[in-house]
Amino acid sequence: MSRVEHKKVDEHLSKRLSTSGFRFTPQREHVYGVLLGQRDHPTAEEVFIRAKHRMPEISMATVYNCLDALVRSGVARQVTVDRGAKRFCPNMREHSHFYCDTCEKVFDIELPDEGPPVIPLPKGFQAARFEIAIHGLCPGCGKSKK
Amino acid sequence: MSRVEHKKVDEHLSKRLSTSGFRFTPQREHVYGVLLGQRDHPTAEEVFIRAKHRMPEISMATVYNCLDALVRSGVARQVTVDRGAKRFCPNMREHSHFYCDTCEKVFDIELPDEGPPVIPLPKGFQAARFEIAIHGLCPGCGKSKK
DNA sequence: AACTAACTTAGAATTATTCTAACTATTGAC
DNA sequence: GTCAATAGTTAGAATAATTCTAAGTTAGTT
Repeated sequence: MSRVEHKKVDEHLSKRLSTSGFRFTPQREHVYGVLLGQRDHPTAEEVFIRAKHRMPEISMATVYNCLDALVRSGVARQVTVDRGAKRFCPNMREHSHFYCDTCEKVFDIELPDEGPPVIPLPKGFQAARFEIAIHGLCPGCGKSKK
Repeated sequence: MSRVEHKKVDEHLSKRLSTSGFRFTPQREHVYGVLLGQRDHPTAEEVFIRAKHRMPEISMATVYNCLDALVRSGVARQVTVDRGAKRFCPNMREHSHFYCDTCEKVFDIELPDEGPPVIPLPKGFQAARFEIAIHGLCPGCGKSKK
């Protein structure tokens, strides 16, 4: 990331944090940088390990705190896989997730242009957000299983 | 449930278990009965508490074992909510789940007749199953918040 | 009947996450 | 600018959910 891009990201993050009542701190900046740096849906622990490289004194509790602040500020989302720890993802565009049942990797799947499919809800229900999870075989694992 | 219905359910369960390589045991029968008896998406612990009423010696490990066997045999499914324990559901028809962000209850939402919406996958991905989660306010909580 | 594998049990262990208490940094009132 | 109030960070303890372990039980097989 260039210096200019970096500054832009920081400004965006700072604005999002403060409008949700959070402060912009070096730890939050760094944790967000970790998410942006490798978009492979890391767990909190993986984020912790990566964050330690450039910030060795950071604690697990802070990583959880930062991830929570990022999610609540709307710059990251949390994706829950059937089994195991929650994973984090800085892609805020509407998208769904593909979980490979073999290698357990998570992939972003962009939704078609017409947006998310509409599911009719019974009277009285008010939907705020959707999550679509698709399970199956990813290209790599599908090939080797042929 | 009448005696005849009960027998039918047992036969169905027994067949499903054995085709997946599991035995039909009193504990599994009972845990399945608990799921059918109150379709409110209980957690493993809630199932444990309910199961104890008629089978006080059953252990938590057995409840987990039974739920796992039921899920693997295709007579129940596991639904994962953002936070907290997994929940179990004996409704095997294609349906999605609505999570109320306020009262945290889970509701089954039937899919439209045309089936689940189609999401185009990039080349190489093979989908096995979908899960659609909808978050928002349920009728009860939506009313009180007006 | 004897053997094997699956099942159940209690309790220990593990994993993921949250809480606690002490300390530090930032913000706003004066 | 100083000071109190609040938010954030830290290490480590605590909790919650789940899985594992070892020993005993049961069911199906030879």
